[in-house]
Amino acid sequence: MSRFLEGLNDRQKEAVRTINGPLLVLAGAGSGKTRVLTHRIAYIIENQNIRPAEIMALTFTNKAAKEMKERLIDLIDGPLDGMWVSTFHSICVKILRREVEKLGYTSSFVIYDGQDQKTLIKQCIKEKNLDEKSYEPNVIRGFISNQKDKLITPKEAFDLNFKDYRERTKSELYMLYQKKLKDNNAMDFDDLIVNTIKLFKDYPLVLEYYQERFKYILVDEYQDTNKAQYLLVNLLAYKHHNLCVVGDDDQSIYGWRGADIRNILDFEKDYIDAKVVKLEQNYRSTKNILDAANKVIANNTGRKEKALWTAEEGGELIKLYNASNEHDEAIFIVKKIQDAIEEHYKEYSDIAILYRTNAQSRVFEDYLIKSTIPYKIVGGLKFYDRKEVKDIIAYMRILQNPNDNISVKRIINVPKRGIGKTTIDKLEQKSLSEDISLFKAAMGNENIDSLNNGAKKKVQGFVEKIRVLMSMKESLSLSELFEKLLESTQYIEILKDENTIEALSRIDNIEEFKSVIVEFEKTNEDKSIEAFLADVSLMSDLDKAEDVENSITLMTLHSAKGLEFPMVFMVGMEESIFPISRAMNTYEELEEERRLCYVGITRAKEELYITNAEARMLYGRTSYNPKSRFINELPLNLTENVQDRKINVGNRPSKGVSFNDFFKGVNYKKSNETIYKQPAKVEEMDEEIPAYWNIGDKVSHKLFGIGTIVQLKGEKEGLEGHVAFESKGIKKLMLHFAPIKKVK
DNA sequence: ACGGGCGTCTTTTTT
DNA sequence: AGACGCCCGT
Repeated sequence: MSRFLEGLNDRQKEAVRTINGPLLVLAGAGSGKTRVLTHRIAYIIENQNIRPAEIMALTFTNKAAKEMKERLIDLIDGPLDGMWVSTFHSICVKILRREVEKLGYTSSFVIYDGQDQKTLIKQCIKEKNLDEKSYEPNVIRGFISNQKDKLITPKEAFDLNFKDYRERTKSELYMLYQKKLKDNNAMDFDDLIVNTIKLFKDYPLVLEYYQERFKYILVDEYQDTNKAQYLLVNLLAYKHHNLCVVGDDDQSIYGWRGADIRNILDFEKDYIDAKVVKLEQNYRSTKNILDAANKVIANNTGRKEKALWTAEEGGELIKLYNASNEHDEAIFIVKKIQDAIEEHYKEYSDIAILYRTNAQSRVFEDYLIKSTIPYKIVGGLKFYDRKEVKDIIAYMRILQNPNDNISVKRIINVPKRGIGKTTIDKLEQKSLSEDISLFKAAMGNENIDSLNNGAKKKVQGFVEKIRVLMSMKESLSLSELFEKLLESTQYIEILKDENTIEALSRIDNIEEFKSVIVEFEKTNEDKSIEAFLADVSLMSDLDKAEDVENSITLMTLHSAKGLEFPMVFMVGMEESIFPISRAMNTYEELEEERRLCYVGITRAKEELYITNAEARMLYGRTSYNPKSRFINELPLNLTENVQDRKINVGNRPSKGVSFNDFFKGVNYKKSNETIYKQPAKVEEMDEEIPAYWNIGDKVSHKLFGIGTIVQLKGEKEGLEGHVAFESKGIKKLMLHFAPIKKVK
């Protein structure tokens, strides 16, 4: 027997051994899906005399790809030798980089993320003299993305919607948006897939090359494919028909992104000779947890028949906690985490808090910090979404692709160099009327009569800066170029002068970005700026979050798919939050919410807590929502209420107020409010040097003017003051370093 | 005419 | 937390 079949159950063996022809593996949660995929690949190489370079495995996240790669290297005990194991999007980028000239782009094209798309869409709306109120950019973006997911071109959309004025206008926006993308030599995420398909359709020889090369294709999370991805896979597999798709219809949670559950439900219709293998033994959760999950998902219709079972017995009951408000909820959970660590010998890394929306993480963060529980947050405000990081990336993009108007506009006055809105407007007009890029318009600023001399000079300065950097691009390494860029823009110096906590953390982030670059240079063959930018664009925080060891994890239910934790908290289980209000109207959407709930429950291996809050402050308003219907769908005999430690916090949740009272019985470190005697030496302050700082002191700041200290934290050099300035609002300052002096 | 500041809104989920 | 529109001071 092949060693790659060892330790597998019969169903798993069958899936691994079925090599030729189409195969659908219906893999329930925790049924060893990744194991089957990797063993199957190893088995193919061993038994079919197939080179690794003839195999392609597609995933949805970089994390999944990375994990698969690592396990494969372990398994076959050697390098992957040209095997393609990556996400749909990165595979498309790889193909497009080679062939994209055929489609009228250059290989230095950039990838626009959601924010960039929104900016571009706003430009389109403006240009067509439409109102952002009636054509909301987010809605338009959704519309365009939907069209692309369904492979509908702007022209087709226009013809299709010809009769309806509004829909037609949306299609016109789509058309203009697409033209602008091309002018900017840019693609959005959807374009990566759509254009690869277009390439294959228009250039059959290119398609044939890839069809011939990849004799075996595997797709993970097949239930999440949309029409475009479905077609891409089918084009690639058309010649050899050795297509193996793995998925679970019960875990399809990306319908809003165009994922079509029918792709998995209809696989047997698409491939009449398809073999179907069901993996139904769960190796992850206790019986109680699994039974509860099965019970909840049974409320959905139109599922593939499936009965997940486990050899495990019993386990702990699912614990329900009904909190007064979101603070009570967070405090309860902090307490439970501390208990688990102290009594049950659980590690922090065994624990996850899962919520429906990113906005819910805030409260937990506050209490986790106060309790000194180490945590990491996946998603939310992503590292790559930070303003300073985006600014630097924008600079790099311009050096690679000066046609990228979105990036030029972003940083033409960052850091501030006196190029204001009016000047930018004039440059934009010029670029529009002459059909040239914004940067080109800036280069020709001399010819714009309406610009005054001062403005011209400033624009000239900006252009020169970029040109000098561009000229260095070829001779410098990525990290050297990065240094030059910071030096030339003085980005860090300007932040340093601010001397606020925010500014310091921005500098930290830029340093962190530097290490991303260095790491990239270390691990990648292709060290070009193109390769780096593509990498960064396709990277999500989920992929980066790994390295923080021994901390609990906070993330959305969506991000949690594919992961498992011994102890899971599902929080905010209230109607309107989960299921989310916008999904409560249609049957389909509600079922998707239920699948999301199923995903959440099945993340738990041993212990599962489910909490809801009677009152919750959200978007500035307190709302009182009943318990989520999903709680009521849990079988009573598998749950228990744990109200024992309930702390009454009243119904006016407000952060920080009588915090200590709420926290009785909870083990947390008091925040340090000691007043610190400041060392005598303070540079550039020849006047009165204060011996210490107190709350209520008035200070004068070089940039921000007069302010009052309202809060103090930390000590010694780290003494941090929150200072309310008359016109600038509250700033966090490092009192030891900030350019301030005490006033009376 | 120009630039800067303040108040408002965002957001459900992600490559 | 950030982006943007509107308003005000120079």
